[in-house]
Amino acid sequence: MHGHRLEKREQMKRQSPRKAAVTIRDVARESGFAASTVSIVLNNAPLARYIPPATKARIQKAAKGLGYHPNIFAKSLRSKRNHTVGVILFDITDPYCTLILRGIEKSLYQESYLPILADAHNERARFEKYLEMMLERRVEGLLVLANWLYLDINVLADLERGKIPTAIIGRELESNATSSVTVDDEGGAYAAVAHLYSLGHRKIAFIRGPKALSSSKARWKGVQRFARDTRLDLDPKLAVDLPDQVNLNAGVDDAFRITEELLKQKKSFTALMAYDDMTAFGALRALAKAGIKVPQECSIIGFDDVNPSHLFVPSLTTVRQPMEAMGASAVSILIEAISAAAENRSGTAIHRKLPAELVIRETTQAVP
Amino acid sequence: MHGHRLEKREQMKRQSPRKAAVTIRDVARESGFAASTVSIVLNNAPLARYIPPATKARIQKAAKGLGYHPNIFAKSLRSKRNHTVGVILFDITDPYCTLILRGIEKSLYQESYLPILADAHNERARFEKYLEMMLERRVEGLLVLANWLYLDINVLADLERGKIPTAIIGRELESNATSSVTVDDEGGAYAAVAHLYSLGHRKIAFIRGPKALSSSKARWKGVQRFARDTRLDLDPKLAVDLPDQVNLNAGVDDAFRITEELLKQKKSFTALMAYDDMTAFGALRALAKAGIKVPQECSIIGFDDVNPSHLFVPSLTTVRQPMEAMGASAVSILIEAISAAAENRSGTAIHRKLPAELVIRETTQAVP
DNA sequence: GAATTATACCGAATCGTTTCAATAAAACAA
DNA sequence: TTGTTTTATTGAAACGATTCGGTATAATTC
Repeated sequence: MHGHRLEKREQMKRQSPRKAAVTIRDVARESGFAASTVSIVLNNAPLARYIPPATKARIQKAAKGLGYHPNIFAKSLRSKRNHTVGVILFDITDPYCTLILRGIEKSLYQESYLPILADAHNERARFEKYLEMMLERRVEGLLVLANWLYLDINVLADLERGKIPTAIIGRELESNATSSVTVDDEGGAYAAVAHLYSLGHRKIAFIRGPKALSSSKARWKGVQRFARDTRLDLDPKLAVDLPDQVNLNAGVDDAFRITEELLKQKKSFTALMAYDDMTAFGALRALAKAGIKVPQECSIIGFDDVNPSHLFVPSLTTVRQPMEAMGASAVSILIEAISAAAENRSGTAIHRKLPAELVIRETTQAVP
Repeated sequence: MHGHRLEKREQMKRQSPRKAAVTIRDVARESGFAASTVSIVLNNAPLARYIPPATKARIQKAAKGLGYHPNIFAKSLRSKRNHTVGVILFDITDPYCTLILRGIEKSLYQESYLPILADAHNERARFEKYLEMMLERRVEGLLVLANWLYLDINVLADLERGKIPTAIIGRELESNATSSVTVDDEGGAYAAVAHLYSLGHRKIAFIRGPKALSSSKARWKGVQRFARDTRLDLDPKLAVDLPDQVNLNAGVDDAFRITEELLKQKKSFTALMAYDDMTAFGALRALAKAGIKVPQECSIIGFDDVNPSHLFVPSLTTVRQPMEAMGASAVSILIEAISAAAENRSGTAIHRKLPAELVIRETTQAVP
């Protein structure tokens, strides 16, 4: 007779003959209890403490038997929660993002959250559209990976408009209202020059990052601080800025060009400190083309320790950003903010600055 | 007086003083029409053809004025659609994934779909958990990026259990029921050896992929076919397999070790064809350590053209997989399958095999 | 001028949950 | 015994949209 009833039902909703999803009421009928009871048991709600084990068991068996999966839309509609966070990044092609993403994913997984991914392609319009989409989907929180972010102050405004828990990775916003996780750029750069200095290098060339990037300033500040501390002479002719631009690979090409010019002007240097690993790759290529041996004739140090850096021959000495940890840290901040918001406590913004770590590999060597 | 009413309302729902989301009923009240009318207008439903422009305008103005965003949960609850697809990959750390992800994202964006990202870390349990989570969220479709996928036949079963539109990238399932997008591994490998051959190389070493990977077989088949076609002699002593393993970077290390052994056994070769770019990187390092100049003394060719390959010095000659195109292709298949499912047509599985492209760079050179 | 049709809008039901107030029986206290 | 508390379960009201069947006008046709 079961088959019979099913048939009838099938007939009634002729318009959609797809497998009719099993609802909580099906479980209720099957187990002989009311839908509300089923809900209470299955969610282990407070009221469940009054429900005797026997009942619980029967309901659970029925649910499993029917292959019941609660409809998440209905669930979210009531509870206003969906265990989803939005992750907006600015260029997934950037290897820097990858490891952070890994860190984010790992932590999110532990909390049973799932990320919705959006790649802004470094375009303001795309960012806004995605932000809009995320808000419409009512993600519970937002993670923004803003390393190569040229779009400036207004993005901030956009972000805060949402009034949704948010953490930014790789940059600190001017208004401190939004939590952030950054790396200690200044300290990292300080350690990098210090390393070169300790190897005997005194004539050091610098390829600084684009002016528009806050990390450029911070890293240069680290260099200057070291110079002051040790009376190292910084030759302004040997310090060049990468142009502001949006394309990642263009950065490598720019570094290549800049290094060639640096070589051409006959200002000699025994070491080169690049803004980041990508920049270092470009420089490496220029030096190779000029027939200058790394590290024998010129040392090179990068920043970030992106994935390919250790693969290079010679492998790149660099300053590592703890990217997985940064991702994890951002998630922990976000989850905390989310539960604060859920309980109507208003958590204050948190700003974490993680230490960078010098990774000595093959591209740096003592000056002969 | 507006402020007054707001105040009162705020008071009533004291329990949640957060910004009360504006609902369709608010728009209805504000515009003076019924909620149903508002819905019809805002969605431009069929019935909207009877609604005079003046009314439409008033409703739209009210909606905009209040900053109305439809609640997506309520919407999905009725329509059973949520414009979300799940993307499961097996190691986001793999640069191979990155570009495919970019391709996926681009296409999805155009269709106003958003991806939920899951990284299985090459673990079966994680994959299953994520699959479960995706199904519970009722994603409309599933994209599986299965390049480095060791988990075999059973995953297939899992996937088909879901009865949800699915496309697999990077591997074809034995049962043809699930759509797939792959690259022409055999043709690519053929082109790669052909390139080496045309440069005069006759003693070629091969580092083949792990036996468990289907692409390993296909690529080797391409090599064999070329060998038959041209009577090139393949020395079995010069063909080694990478061990089956799960860790990506371990692959590089294995390649390094294997290359060293290859060199040690004094079987001379003038070119080396690596299973993929990562393998080539490992080999490159081994050759450098042995003091063998690339490409002057030994040519190297990889496969994939992952992101760092063109950055290397010397830059890597390789066979490019059209990764963005593969992502895009998978999305188009998936979207089609989704709308087929929505209209209850049963689309058949599609299998696309995209051509690989030889990219000649600096690591290959004519034999002296 | 009556009958028909097109136009403009609305009320109520529905999607599948959760939650809260209500109830009834059982256990306990006086 | 009566009254109170605890235990066990439920019906109904949300949550915020969509949609279908209706109704009330206005315009058209005969």
